[in-house]
Amino acid sequence: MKNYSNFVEKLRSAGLRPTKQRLKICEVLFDRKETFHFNVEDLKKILKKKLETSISVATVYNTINAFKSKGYIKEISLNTDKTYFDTNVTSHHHFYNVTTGELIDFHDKDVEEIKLKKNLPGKKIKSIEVLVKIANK
Amino acid sequence: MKNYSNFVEKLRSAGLRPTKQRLKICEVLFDRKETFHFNVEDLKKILKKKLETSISVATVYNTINAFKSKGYIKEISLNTDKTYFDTNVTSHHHFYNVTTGELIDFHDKDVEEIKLKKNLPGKKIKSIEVLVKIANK
DNA sequence: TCAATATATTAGAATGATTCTAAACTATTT
DNA sequence: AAATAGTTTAGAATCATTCTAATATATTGA
Repeated sequence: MKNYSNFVEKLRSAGLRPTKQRLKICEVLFDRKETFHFNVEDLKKILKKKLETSISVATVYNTINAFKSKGYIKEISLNTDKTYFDTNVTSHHHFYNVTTGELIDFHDKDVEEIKLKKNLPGKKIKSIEVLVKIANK
Repeated sequence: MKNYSNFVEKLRSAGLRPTKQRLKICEVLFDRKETFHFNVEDLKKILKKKLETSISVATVYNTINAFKSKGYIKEISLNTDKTYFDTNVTSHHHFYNVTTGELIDFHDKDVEEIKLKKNLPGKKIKSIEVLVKIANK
């Protein structure tokens, strides 16, 4: 039964009950070597292929939102019609290929440190993210 | 009649006919000292206040899209339900206050140059934008 | 200036992503 | 195993945005 027990553990530790649906979604999102970028439509398609029975739209959204608020995934700030998520929750940056819609991670180590010369009194910085838009030549 | 003639000029040079609606929207967007951040809902509200007759939703969207494709405004990459635009079309960055939803510009000169150590062969860089999420202390 | 043509505006319908609802179900606790 | 708390579901509702096709306005060129 795969590494379901890891996922059970993971869900429990975040106060989420390990249900069939959540475990299935965990498997799609986290049982991979590479970071996974997706939107809800992608995810629904993959789940449909993997499963006999399908998971309702509402559940997919509920689950994704739960995972997001527990910090298992994060939303990517991109201006597209659909919301994109990333299974890489560490502080990192993106290349967005405007020609193909492809999204590629890059990490703090791939950029020289970003030093702000402007600072805002009374505020605290939550995150600094760089979006590099690229196009095919 | 204000600086309508500037706007007429501006529209014409981009191949857009200077119509009543477009001029009115120009006035709201560009007749100001500071950069203006807005979404379509904001814009509709402002127009409603300023005008006797109101402009239809479709026209507001058409106009905004025309302005965007002519480079008069640009879309901001933020993950919110609505699409945000900025009258500052130069390359610049944003602070987004997650507590208040407020958006603040900052410029290239307010950050030390962003040097990418990773490069992608066969691609060209269209833009590099930094989004700094902040919160009230 | 006037008719012909090209482009814009409009109200309302259509679309599509996301959230809500309330009923049925499943997991946990006692 | 009964009671309670949390989940899932189908389908309805919502809300931003786009489409449609009819009407109106702007531009062109005789």
